[in-house]
Amino acid sequence: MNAPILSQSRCGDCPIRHRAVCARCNADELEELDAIKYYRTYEAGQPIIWSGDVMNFVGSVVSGIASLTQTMEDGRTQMVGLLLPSDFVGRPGREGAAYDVAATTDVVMCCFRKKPFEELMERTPHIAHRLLEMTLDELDAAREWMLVLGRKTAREKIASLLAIIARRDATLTPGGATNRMVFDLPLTREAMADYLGLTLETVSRQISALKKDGIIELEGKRHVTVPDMRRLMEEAGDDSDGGFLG
Amino acid sequence: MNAPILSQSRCGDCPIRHRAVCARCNADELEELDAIKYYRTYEAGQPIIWSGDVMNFVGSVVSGIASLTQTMEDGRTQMVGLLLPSDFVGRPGREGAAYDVAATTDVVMCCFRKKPFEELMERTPHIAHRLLEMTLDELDAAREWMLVLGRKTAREKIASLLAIIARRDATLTPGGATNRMVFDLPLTREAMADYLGLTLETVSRQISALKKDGIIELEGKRHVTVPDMRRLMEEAGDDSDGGFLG
DNA sequence: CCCAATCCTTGACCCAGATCAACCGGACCC
DNA sequence: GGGTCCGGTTGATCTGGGTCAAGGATTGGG
Repeated sequence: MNAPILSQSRCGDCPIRHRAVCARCNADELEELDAIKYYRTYEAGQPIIWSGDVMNFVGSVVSGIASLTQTMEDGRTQMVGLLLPSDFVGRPGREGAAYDVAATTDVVMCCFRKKPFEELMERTPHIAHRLLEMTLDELDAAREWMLVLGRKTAREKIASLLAIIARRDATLTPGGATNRMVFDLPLTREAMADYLGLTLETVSRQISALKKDGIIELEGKRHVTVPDMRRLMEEAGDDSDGGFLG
Repeated sequence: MNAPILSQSRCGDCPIRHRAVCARCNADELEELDAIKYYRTYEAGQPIIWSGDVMNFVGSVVSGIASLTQTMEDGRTQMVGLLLPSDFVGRPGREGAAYDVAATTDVVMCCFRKKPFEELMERTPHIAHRLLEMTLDELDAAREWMLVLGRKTAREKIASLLAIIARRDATLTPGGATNRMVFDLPLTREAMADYLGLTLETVSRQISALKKDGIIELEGKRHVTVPDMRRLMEEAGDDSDGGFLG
Protein backbone atom coordinates (compact mmCIF):
# COMPACT_ATOMS: atom_id res chain seq x y z
CA MET A 1 0.00 0.00 0.00
CA ASN A 2 2.71 2.33 0.92
CA ALA A 3 5.31 1.19 -1.55
CA PRO A 4 8.40 3.12 -0.55
CA ILE A 5 11.56 3.58 -2.56
CA LEU A 6 11.72 0.91 -5.19
CA SER A 7 15.20 -0.35 -5.56
CA GLN A 8 17.04 1.19 -8.43
CA SER A 9 19.66 -1.51 -8.28
CA ARG A 10 18.96 -5.16 -8.67
CA CYS A 11 19.49 -7.77 -6.05
CA GLY A 12 22.31 -9.58 -7.74
CA ASP A 13 20.89 -11.28 -10.78
CA CYS A 14 17.30 -11.53 -9.56
CA PRO A 15 14.97 -11.30 -12.51
CA ILE A 16 12.82 -8.78 -10.68
CA ARG A 17 13.74 -5.77 -8.69
CA HIS A 18 13.01 -6.73 -5.14
CA ARG A 19 11.02 -4.20 -3.28
CA ALA A 20 12.24 -6.05 -0.29
CA VAL A 21 15.63 -6.24 1.24
CA CYS A 22 17.82 -4.61 -1.32
CA ALA A 23 16.32 -1.16 -1.55
CA ARG A 24 19.16 1.22 -0.79
CA CYS A 25 21.65 -1.60 -0.52
CA ASN A 26 25.04 -0.68 -1.83
CA ALA A 27 27.24 -2.90 -3.92
CA ASP A 28 28.98 -4.55 -0.98
CA GLU A 29 25.74 -5.54 0.66
CA LEU A 30 24.26 -6.80 -2.56
CA GLU A 31 27.35 -8.92 -3.00
CA GLU A 32 26.90 -10.33 0.47
CA LEU A 33 23.24 -11.04 -0.19
CA ASP A 34 24.25 -12.69 -3.44
CA ALA A 35 26.59 -15.00 -1.59
CA ILE A 36 23.92 -16.40 0.68
CA LYS A 37 21.05 -16.61 -1.70
CA TYR A 38 19.59 -19.35 -3.81
CA TYR A 39 16.46 -19.90 -5.87
CA ARG A 40 13.71 -22.42 -5.36
CA THR A 41 10.66 -23.17 -7.42
CA TYR A 42 7.40 -24.64 -6.22
CA GLU A 43 4.55 -26.00 -8.28
CA ALA A 44 1.02 -24.70 -7.84
CA GLY A 45 -0.52 -26.34 -4.80
CA GLN A 46 2.79 -27.36 -3.25
CA PRO A 47 3.48 -26.49 0.36
CA ILE A 48 6.42 -24.17 0.93
CA ILE A 49 6.51 -24.15 4.71
CA TRP A 50 4.45 -25.92 7.35
CA SER A 51 3.36 -24.09 10.42
CA GLY A 52 5.74 -24.96 13.24
CA ASP A 53 8.59 -26.00 10.97
CA VAL A 54 11.99 -24.61 11.73
CA MET A 55 12.66 -21.98 9.13
CA ASN A 56 16.19 -21.83 7.88
CA PHE A 57 15.64 -19.18 5.26
CA VAL A 58 13.94 -15.91 4.56
CA GLY A 59 13.37 -14.48 1.12
CA SER A 60 11.10 -12.85 -1.40
CA VAL A 61 8.65 -14.08 -3.94
CA VAL A 62 10.10 -13.58 -7.41
CA SER A 63 7.12 -14.76 -9.41
CA GLY A 64 3.82 -16.44 -8.74
CA ILE A 65 1.57 -16.18 -5.75
CA ALA A 66 1.87 -17.85 -2.36
CA SER A 67 -0.62 -17.85 0.49
CA LEU A 68 -0.35 -17.84 4.27
CA THR A 69 -2.94 -20.01 5.94
CA GLN A 70 -4.07 -20.76 9.48
CA THR A 71 -5.80 -24.04 10.19
CA MET A 72 -7.94 -25.28 13.05
CA GLU A 73 -7.86 -28.85 14.25
CA ASP A 74 -11.23 -29.59 12.69
CA GLY A 75 -10.01 -28.46 9.31
CA ARG A 76 -11.48 -24.99 9.06
CA THR A 77 -8.94 -22.75 7.40
CA GLN A 78 -8.43 -19.04 7.03
CA MET A 79 -5.99 -17.48 4.65
CA VAL A 80 -4.21 -14.70 6.50
CA GLY A 81 -2.12 -13.24 3.74
CA LEU A 82 -1.29 -13.30 0.09
CA LEU A 83 2.32 -13.13 -1.03
CA LEU A 84 2.76 -11.48 -4.39
CA PRO A 85 5.99 -10.94 -6.30
CA SER A 86 8.46 -8.87 -4.26
CA ASP A 87 6.76 -9.72 -0.96
CA PHE A 88 8.98 -10.91 1.83
CA VAL A 89 8.66 -14.24 3.57
CA GLY A 90 10.12 -15.14 6.90
CA ARG A 91 10.74 -13.74 10.28
CA PRO A 92 14.25 -12.74 11.09
CA GLY A 93 14.94 -13.54 14.71
CA ARG A 94 12.21 -16.17 14.89
CA GLU A 95 12.73 -19.87 15.04
CA GLY A 96 9.59 -21.47 13.72
CA ALA A 97 7.05 -20.62 11.08
CA ALA A 98 3.74 -19.32 12.38
CA TYR A 99 1.52 -20.45 9.52
CA ASP A 100 1.41 -22.70 6.53
CA VAL A 101 2.78 -21.17 3.37
CA ALA A 102 1.77 -22.73 0.08
CA ALA A 103 2.21 -21.96 -3.58
CA THR A 104 -1.10 -20.88 -5.08
CA THR A 105 0.33 -20.67 -8.57
CA ASP A 106 3.78 -21.83 -9.65
CA VAL A 107 6.19 -19.86 -7.49
CA VAL A 108 9.82 -18.88 -7.70
CA MET A 109 11.40 -17.79 -4.44
CA CYS A 110 14.66 -16.00 -3.89
CA CYS A 111 15.85 -17.31 -0.54
CA PHE A 112 18.58 -16.15 1.81
CA ARG A 113 20.03 -18.49 4.38
CA LYS A 114 18.66 -17.25 7.64
CA LYS A 115 21.72 -17.13 9.90
CA PRO A 116 23.94 -15.13 7.58
CA PHE A 117 21.02 -12.94 6.66
CA GLU A 118 20.47 -12.11 10.32
CA GLU A 119 24.14 -11.39 10.73
CA LEU A 120 24.06 -9.07 7.75
CA MET A 121 21.04 -7.43 9.28
CA GLU A 122 22.92 -6.85 12.53
CA ARG A 123 25.62 -5.01 10.65
CA THR A 124 23.32 -3.16 8.32
CA PRO A 125 20.75 -1.05 10.16
CA HIS A 126 18.93 0.06 7.04
CA ILE A 127 17.99 -3.53 6.29
CA ALA A 128 16.46 -3.79 9.73
CA HIS A 129 14.63 -0.54 9.12
CA ARG A 130 13.40 -1.77 5.78
CA LEU A 131 12.11 -4.92 7.41
CA LEU A 132 10.39 -2.95 10.14
CA GLU A 133 8.74 -0.86 7.48
CA MET A 134 7.58 -3.89 5.55
CA THR A 135 6.29 -5.51 8.71
CA LEU A 136 4.32 -2.39 9.56
CA ASP A 137 2.84 -2.47 6.06
CA GLU A 138 1.79 -6.04 6.58
CA LEU A 139 0.33 -5.21 9.96
CA ASP A 140 -1.71 -2.41 8.42
CA ALA A 141 -2.89 -4.76 5.74
CA ALA A 142 -3.79 -7.47 8.22
CA ARG A 143 -5.77 -5.01 10.29
CA GLU A 144 -7.54 -3.70 7.27
CA TRP A 145 -8.44 -7.25 6.46
CA MET A 146 -9.85 -7.71 9.94
CA LEU A 147 -12.44 -5.07 9.07
CA VAL A 148 -13.28 -6.97 5.90
CA LEU A 149 -13.63 -10.25 7.76
CA GLY A 150 -15.52 -8.90 10.74
CA ARG A 151 -17.92 -6.40 9.27
CA LYS A 152 -18.36 -6.66 5.54
CA THR A 153 -21.06 -8.52 3.66
CA ALA A 154 -20.22 -11.26 1.19
CA ARG A 155 -20.65 -8.90 -1.75
CA GLU A 156 -18.44 -6.29 -0.15
CA LYS A 157 -15.84 -8.91 0.63
CA ILE A 158 -15.65 -10.04 -2.98
CA ALA A 159 -15.48 -6.47 -4.20
CA SER A 160 -12.72 -5.74 -1.69
CA LEU A 161 -10.69 -8.70 -2.87
CA LEU A 162 -11.10 -7.81 -6.53
CA ALA A 163 -10.08 -4.25 -5.75
CA ILE A 164 -6.96 -5.43 -3.99
CA ILE A 165 -5.92 -7.71 -6.81
CA ALA A 166 -6.60 -5.02 -9.38
CA ARG A 167 -4.69 -2.46 -7.38
CA ARG A 168 -1.77 -4.75 -6.76
CA ASP A 169 -1.66 -5.68 -10.38
CA ALA A 170 -1.47 -2.00 -11.22
CA THR A 171 1.65 -1.58 -9.12
CA LEU A 172 3.35 -4.18 -11.28
CA THR A 173 2.30 -2.80 -14.63
CA PRO A 174 3.14 0.71 -15.78
CA GLY A 175 0.39 3.28 -15.91
CA GLY A 176 -0.96 3.16 -12.38
CA ALA A 177 -4.61 3.18 -11.43
CA THR A 178 -7.10 4.05 -14.14
CA ASN A 179 -10.82 3.60 -14.22
CA ARG A 180 -10.87 0.51 -16.41
CA MET A 181 -8.83 -2.45 -15.26
CA VAL A 182 -8.22 -5.89 -16.66
CA PHE A 183 -6.57 -8.76 -14.85
CA ASP A 184 -6.61 -12.49 -14.26
CA LEU A 185 -7.75 -13.92 -10.97
CA PRO A 186 -4.80 -15.82 -9.55
CA LEU A 187 -7.02 -17.69 -7.09
CA THR A 188 -9.57 -20.45 -7.36
CA ARG A 189 -13.04 -19.81 -5.93
CA GLU A 190 -12.08 -21.98 -3.01
CA ALA A 191 -8.94 -19.95 -2.27
CA MET A 192 -10.96 -16.77 -2.47
CA ALA A 193 -13.43 -18.26 -0.01
CA ASP A 194 -10.58 -19.15 2.35
CA TYR A 195 -9.34 -15.63 2.14
CA LEU A 196 -12.71 -14.02 2.71
CA GLY A 197 -14.12 -16.29 5.39
CA LEU A 198 -16.86 -17.50 3.06
CA THR A 199 -17.79 -20.71 1.28
CA LEU A 200 -16.91 -21.25 -2.33
CA GLU A 201 -20.59 -21.35 -3.26
CA THR A 202 -21.14 -17.89 -1.83
CA VAL A 203 -18.09 -16.62 -3.68
CA SER A 204 -19.41 -18.00 -6.91
CA ARG A 205 -22.86 -16.53 -6.36
CA GLN A 206 -21.56 -13.09 -5.49
CA ILE A 207 -19.25 -13.01 -8.48
CA SER A 208 -22.20 -13.90 -10.67
CA ALA A 209 -24.20 -11.13 -9.02
CA LEU A 210 -21.49 -8.52 -9.58
CA LYS A 211 -21.35 -9.64 -13.19
CA LYS A 212 -25.12 -9.41 -13.61
CA ASP A 213 -25.02 -5.91 -12.16
CA GLY A 214 -22.32 -4.82 -14.58
CA ILE A 215 -19.70 -4.13 -11.91
CA ILE A 216 -17.37 -6.63 -13.53
CA GLU A 217 -17.18 -8.53 -16.80
CA LEU A 218 -15.95 -12.09 -16.97
CA GLU A 219 -14.29 -13.94 -19.80
CA GLY A 220 -13.96 -17.55 -18.81
CA LYS A 221 -13.68 -18.05 -15.10
CA ARG A 222 -10.57 -16.12 -14.38
CA HIS A 223 -10.24 -13.18 -16.74
CA VAL A 224 -11.83 -10.09 -15.20
CA THR A 225 -12.54 -6.66 -16.62
CA VAL A 226 -13.58 -3.88 -14.28
CA PRO A 227 -15.15 -1.20 -16.45
CA ASP A 228 -15.19 1.35 -13.64
CA MET A 229 -12.99 0.97 -10.62
CA ARG A 230 -14.90 3.61 -8.68
CA ARG A 231 -18.04 1.53 -8.85
CA LEU A 232 -16.13 -1.50 -7.63
CA MET A 233 -14.71 0.51 -4.74
CA GLU A 234 -18.21 1.63 -3.82
CA GLU A 235 -19.32 -1.98 -3.76
CA ALA A 236 -16.42 -2.70 -1.45
CA GLY A 237 -17.88 -0.12 0.92
CA ASP A 238 -14.51 1.43 1.06
CA ASP A 239 -13.03 4.53 -0.45
CA SER A 240 -9.91 4.17 1.63
CA ASP A 241 -6.73 2.68 0.34
CA GLY A 242 -7.65 -0.97 0.56
CA GLY A 243 -4.30 -2.38 -0.38
CA PHE A 244 -3.48 -5.69 1.21
CA LEU A 245 0.06 -6.85 0.86
CA GLY A 246 0.11 -10.03 2.85
CA MET B 1 2.48 -14.33 23.46
CA ASN B 2 6.15 -14.47 23.00
CA ALA B 3 7.12 -12.07 25.75
CA PRO B 4 10.87 -11.82 25.42
CA ILE B 5 13.31 -10.46 27.91
CA LEU B 6 11.45 -8.32 30.39
CA SER B 7 13.43 -5.29 31.26
CA GLN B 8 15.34 -5.65 34.46
CA SER B 9 15.93 -1.95 34.60
CA ARG B 10 13.20 0.61 34.65
CA CYS B 11 12.58 3.18 31.99
CA GLY B 12 13.47 6.21 34.03
CA ASP B 13 10.81 6.60 36.66
CA CYS B 14 8.04 4.77 34.83
CA PRO B 15 5.81 3.07 37.33
CA ILE B 16 5.89 -0.14 35.34
CA ARG B 17 8.72 -1.91 33.70
CA HIS B 18 8.14 -1.40 30.04
CA ARG B 19 8.34 -4.52 28.05
CA ALA B 20 8.67 -2.15 25.19
CA VAL B 21 11.52 0.02 24.22
CA CYS B 22 13.81 -0.11 27.19
CA ALA B 23 14.51 -3.81 27.43
CA ARG B 24 18.29 -4.10 27.28
CA CYS B 25 18.72 -0.34 27.22
CA ASN B 26 21.75 0.82 29.11
CA ALA B 27 21.91 3.81 31.39
CA ASP B 28 22.80 6.29 28.67
CA GLU B 29 19.93 5.28 26.48
CA LEU B 30 17.49 5.28 29.34
CA GLU B 31 18.63 8.78 30.16
CA GLU B 32 18.03 9.84 26.59
CA LEU B 33 14.60 8.27 26.62
CA ASP B 34 13.89 10.03 29.87
CA ALA B 35 14.74 13.36 28.31
CA ILE B 36 12.17 13.06 25.55
CA LYS B 37 9.36 11.45 27.44
CA TYR B 38 6.25 12.71 29.12
CA TYR B 39 3.10 11.22 30.59
CA ARG B 40 -0.46 11.69 29.50
CA THR B 41 -3.67 10.43 30.98
CA TYR B 42 -6.92 9.80 29.18
CA GLU B 43 -10.33 9.15 30.65
CA ALA B 44 -12.32 6.09 29.73
CA GLY B 45 -13.99 6.69 26.39
CA GLN B 46 -11.68 9.49 25.35
CA PRO B 47 -10.01 9.37 21.96
CA ILE B 48 -6.23 9.23 22.02
CA ILE B 49 -5.53 9.45 18.30
CA TRP B 50 -7.75 9.85 15.28
CA SER B 51 -7.05 7.88 12.16
CA GLY B 52 -5.20 10.12 9.72
CA ASP B 53 -3.91 12.49 12.38
CA VAL B 54 -0.27 13.39 12.28
CA MET B 55 1.36 11.49 15.10
CA ASN B 56 4.07 13.34 16.91
CA PHE B 57 4.71 10.75 19.55
CA VAL B 58 5.17 7.06 20.14
CA GLY B 59 4.94 5.38 23.52
CA SER B 60 3.66 2.62 25.71
CA VAL B 61 0.57 2.06 27.74
CA VAL B 62 1.44 2.30 31.42
CA SER B 63 -1.95 1.44 32.85
CA GLY B 64 -5.44 0.92 31.54
CA ILE B 65 -6.60 -0.43 28.22
CA ALA B 66 -6.78 1.25 24.86
CA SER B 67 -8.28 -0.02 21.65
CA LEU B 68 -7.44 0.32 17.97
CA THR B 69 -10.48 0.67 15.78
CA GLN B 70 -11.23 0.81 12.08
CA THR B 71 -14.39 2.54 10.93
CA MET B 72 -16.34 2.46 7.68
CA GLU B 73 -18.15 5.49 6.31
CA ASP B 74 -21.51 4.06 7.24
CA GLY B 75 -20.46 3.66 10.85
CA ARG B 76 -19.67 -0.03 11.04
CA THR B 77 -16.63 -0.48 13.22
CA GLN B 78 -14.13 -3.23 13.86
CA MET B 79 -11.68 -3.22 16.69
CA VAL B 80 -8.35 -4.36 15.31
CA GLY B 81 -6.28 -4.47 18.45
CA LEU B 82 -6.26 -4.13 22.20
CA LEU B 83 -3.46 -2.26 23.89
CA LEU B 84 -2.69 -3.50 27.36
CA PRO B 85 -0.11 -2.16 29.81
CA SER B 86 3.40 -2.31 28.31
CA ASP B 87 2.08 -2.43 24.75
CA PHE B 88 3.63 -0.05 22.30
CA VAL B 89 1.73 2.58 20.34
CA GLY B 90 2.93 4.32 17.25
CA ARG B 91 4.77 3.73 14.09
CA PRO B 92 8.31 5.00 13.93
CA GLY B 93 8.99 6.23 10.44
CA ARG B 94 5.33 6.80 9.67
CA GLU B 95 3.61 10.12 9.39
CA GLY B 96 -0.04 9.51 10.08
CA ALA B 97 -2.00 7.22 12.32
CA ALA B 98 -3.67 4.32 10.56
CA TYR B 99 -6.58 3.80 12.96
CA ASP B 100 -8.47 5.41 15.77
CA VAL B 101 -6.99 4.80 19.18
CA ALA B 102 -9.26 5.32 22.17
CA ALA B 103 -9.09 4.76 25.90
CA THR B 104 -11.36 1.89 26.88
CA THR B 105 -10.67 2.38 30.57
CA ASP B 106 -8.75 5.26 32.12
CA VAL B 107 -5.33 5.15 30.51
CA VAL B 108 -1.90 6.45 31.36
CA MET B 109 0.54 6.63 28.49
CA CYS B 110 4.28 7.12 28.58
CA CYS B 111 5.01 9.03 25.40
CA PHE B 112 8.25 9.80 23.60
CA ARG B 113 8.46 12.66 21.17
CA LYS B 114 8.64 11.04 17.80
CA LYS B 115 11.51 12.84 16.08
CA PRO B 116 14.06 12.37 18.85
CA PHE B 117 12.84 8.84 19.38
CA GLU B 118 13.49 8.05 15.74
CA GLU B 119 16.91 9.60 15.98
CA LEU B 120 17.70 7.52 19.03
CA MET B 121 16.49 4.51 17.11
CA GLU B 122 18.88 5.30 14.27
CA ARG B 123 21.77 5.28 16.66
CA THR B 124 20.62 2.29 18.69
CA PRO B 125 20.09 -0.81 16.58
CA HIS B 126 18.76 -2.92 19.44
CA ILE B 127 15.80 -0.60 19.80
CA ALA B 128 15.00 -1.09 16.14
CA HIS B 129 15.33 -4.84 16.63
CA ARG B 130 13.07 -4.72 19.63
CA LEU B 131 10.49 -2.82 17.65
CA LEU B 132 10.71 -5.28 14.80
CA GLU B 133 10.18 -8.08 17.25
CA MET B 134 7.16 -6.38 18.80
CA THR B 135 5.71 -5.64 15.39
CA LEU B 136 6.11 -9.28 14.40
CA ASP B 137 4.27 -10.25 17.59
CA GLU B 138 1.45 -7.93 16.71
CA LEU B 139 1.34 -9.27 13.19
CA ASP B 140 1.06 -12.81 14.50
CA ALA B 141 -1.68 -11.73 16.84
CA ALA B 142 -3.55 -9.90 14.09
CA ARG B 143 -3.37 -12.96 11.85
CA GLU B 144 -4.53 -15.21 14.61
CA TRP B 145 -7.44 -12.87 15.07
CA MET B 146 -8.24 -13.13 11.36
CA LEU B 147 -8.93 -16.82 11.93
CA VAL B 148 -11.23 -15.93 14.81
CA LEU B 149 -13.10 -13.35 12.73
CA GLY B 150 -13.33 -15.39 9.59
CA ARG B 151 -14.05 -18.89 10.78
CA LYS B 152 -15.17 -19.14 14.36
CA THR B 153 -18.73 -19.28 15.67
CA ALA B 154 -20.05 -16.68 18.08
CA ARG B 155 -19.53 -19.01 21.04
CA GLU B 156 -15.98 -19.79 19.97
CA LYS B 157 -15.29 -16.11 19.48
CA ILE B 158 -16.39 -15.26 23.01
CA ALA B 159 -14.39 -18.13 24.44
CA SER B 160 -11.33 -17.00 22.47
CA LEU B 161 -11.63 -13.48 23.79
CA LEU B 162 -12.07 -14.62 27.38
CA ALA B 163 -9.06 -16.89 27.00
CA ILE B 164 -6.94 -14.03 25.71
CA ILE B 165 -7.92 -11.72 28.51
CA ALA B 166 -7.32 -14.42 31.10
CA ARG B 167 -3.98 -15.30 29.58
CA ARG B 168 -2.86 -11.74 29.30
CA ASP B 169 -3.90 -11.09 32.86
CA ALA B 170 -1.79 -14.05 33.92
CA THR B 171 1.30 -12.53 32.40
CA LEU B 172 0.84 -9.54 34.65
CA THR B 173 0.27 -11.45 37.85
CA PRO B 174 2.78 -13.91 39.23
CA GLY B 175 2.05 -17.58 39.02
CA GLY B 176 1.41 -18.05 35.32
CA ALA B 177 -1.36 -20.12 33.82
CA THR B 178 -3.26 -22.40 36.17
CA ASN B 179 -6.53 -24.16 35.64
CA ARG B 180 -8.68 -21.77 37.62
CA MET B 181 -8.59 -18.12 36.65
CA VAL B 182 -10.33 -15.04 37.94
CA PHE B 183 -10.36 -11.65 36.27
CA ASP B 184 -12.45 -8.60 35.47
CA LEU B 185 -13.64 -7.93 31.96
CA PRO B 186 -12.14 -4.61 30.94
CA LEU B 187 -14.59 -4.25 28.05
CA THR B 188 -18.28 -3.50 27.74
CA ARG B 189 -20.43 -5.93 25.82
CA GLU B 190 -20.42 -3.47 22.97
CA ALA B 191 -16.63 -3.27 22.87
CA MET B 192 -16.45 -7.05 22.91
CA ALA B 193 -18.87 -7.12 19.99
CA ASP B 194 -16.71 -4.64 18.09
CA TYR B 195 -13.72 -6.80 18.69
CA LEU B 196 -15.39 -10.03 17.66
CA GLY B 197 -17.37 -8.86 14.67
CA LEU B 198 -20.67 -9.57 16.42
CA THR B 199 -23.56 -7.58 17.84
CA LEU B 200 -23.74 -6.83 21.52
CA GLU B 201 -26.91 -8.92 21.85
CA THR B 202 -25.12 -11.97 20.54
CA VAL B 203 -22.25 -11.33 22.92
CA SER B 204 -24.64 -11.12 25.83
CA ARG B 205 -26.46 -14.29 24.82
CA GLN B 206 -23.30 -16.30 24.36
CA ILE B 207 -21.90 -15.18 27.68
CA SER B 208 -25.14 -16.27 29.29
CA ALA B 209 -24.88 -19.60 27.50
CA LEU B 210 -21.29 -20.18 28.64
CA LYS B 211 -22.43 -19.36 32.17
CA LYS B 212 -25.38 -21.75 31.97
CA ASP B 213 -23.02 -24.48 30.76
CA GLY B 214 -20.65 -23.91 33.65
CA ILE B 215 -17.72 -22.85 31.48
CA ILE B 216 -17.57 -19.54 33.32
CA GLU B 217 -19.05 -18.05 36.47
CA LEU B 218 -20.15 -14.44 36.64
CA GLU B 219 -20.36 -12.13 39.60
CA GLY B 220 -22.04 -8.94 38.49
CA LYS B 221 -21.48 -8.19 34.83
CA ARG B 222 -17.75 -7.92 34.75
CA HIS B 223 -16.17 -10.26 37.29
CA VAL B 224 -15.40 -13.61 35.69
CA THR B 225 -14.23 -16.89 37.15
CA VAL B 226 -13.07 -19.64 34.84
CA PRO B 227 -13.14 -22.84 36.86
CA ASP B 228 -11.24 -24.81 34.23
CA MET B 229 -9.19 -23.07 31.59
CA ARG B 230 -8.88 -26.22 29.53
CA ARG B 231 -12.62 -26.36 29.05
CA LEU B 232 -12.63 -22.72 27.98
CA MET B 233 -9.85 -23.40 25.49
CA GLU B 234 -11.84 -26.27 24.06
CA GLU B 235 -14.80 -23.98 23.62
CA ALA B 236 -12.52 -21.61 21.78
CA GLY B 237 -11.78 -24.44 19.35
CA ASP B 238 -8.18 -23.72 19.86
CA ASP B 239 -5.44 -25.51 21.69
CA SER B 240 -2.84 -23.27 20.15
CA ASP B 241 -1.38 -20.31 21.86
CA GLY B 242 -4.18 -17.85 21.32
CA GLY B 243 -2.44 -14.83 22.76
CA PHE B 244 -3.45 -11.59 21.20
CA LEU B 245 -1.34 -8.64 22.10
CA GLY B 246 -2.77 -5.89 19.96
C1' DC C 1 -13.96 -40.55 -28.84
C1' DC C 2 -15.08 -41.42 -24.11
C1' DC C 3 -13.97 -41.03 -19.31
C1' DA C 4 -12.53 -38.99 -15.21
C1' DA C 5 -10.98 -35.20 -12.64
C1' DT C 6 -11.22 -30.30 -11.52
C1' DC C 7 -13.30 -26.27 -11.00
C1' DC C 8 -17.32 -23.77 -11.21
C1' DT C 9 -22.42 -22.64 -11.18
C1' DT C 10 -27.04 -22.85 -9.65
C1' DG C 11 -31.04 -24.34 -6.95
C1' DA C 12 -33.55 -25.57 -2.58
C1' DC C 13 -33.52 -25.40 2.09
C1' DC C 14 -31.96 -24.25 6.79
C1' DC C 15 -29.92 -22.04 10.70
C1' DA C 16 -26.72 -18.88 13.30
C1' DG C 17 -26.64 -14.57 14.22
C1' DA C 18 -28.68 -9.86 13.06
C1' DT C 19 -32.46 -6.89 13.98
C1' DC C 20 -36.16 -4.90 16.50
C1' DA C 21 -38.14 -4.32 20.81
C1' DA C 22 -39.19 -4.68 25.66
C1' DC C 23 -37.44 -4.66 30.04
C1' DC C 24 -34.01 -4.98 34.17
C1' DG C 25 -30.99 -2.87 37.63
C1' DG C 26 -27.58 0.02 39.43
C1' DA C 27 -25.58 4.84 39.61
C1' DC C 28 -26.31 9.46 39.71
C1' DC C 29 -28.86 13.68 40.27
C1' DC C 30 -32.38 16.73 41.37
C1' DG D 1 -38.34 9.63 46.69
C1' DG D 2 -38.63 9.61 41.60
C1' DG D 3 -36.45 10.39 37.37
C1' DT D 4 -33.26 9.20 33.75
C1' DC D 5 -29.16 7.44 32.05
C1' DC D 6 -26.37 3.56 30.71
C1' DG D 7 -25.07 -1.02 30.33
C1' DG D 8 -26.94 -5.39 30.13
C1' DT D 9 -30.45 -9.23 29.33
C1' DT D 10 -33.94 -11.65 26.96
C1' DG D 11 -37.59 -12.57 23.56
C1' DA D 12 -39.56 -12.70 18.75
C1' DT D 13 -38.68 -12.51 14.15
C1' DC D 14 -36.01 -12.08 9.90
C1' DT D 15 -32.30 -13.00 6.68
C1' DG D 16 -27.57 -13.61 4.72
C1' DG D 17 -24.89 -16.95 3.95
C1' DG D 18 -24.04 -21.94 5.02
C1' DT D 19 -25.21 -26.67 3.60
C1' DC D 20 -26.54 -30.20 0.58
C1' DA D 21 -27.18 -31.62 -3.92
C1' DA D 22 -27.36 -31.69 -8.87
C1' DG D 23 -25.33 -30.50 -13.05
C1' DG D 24 -22.10 -27.77 -16.54
C1' DA D 25 -17.55 -26.54 -18.63
C1' DT D 26 -12.85 -27.45 -19.41
C1' DT D 27 -8.81 -30.29 -19.36
C1' DG D 28 -6.07 -34.25 -19.93
C1' DG D 29 -5.39 -39.15 -20.63
C1' DG D 30 -6.27 -43.56 -22.71
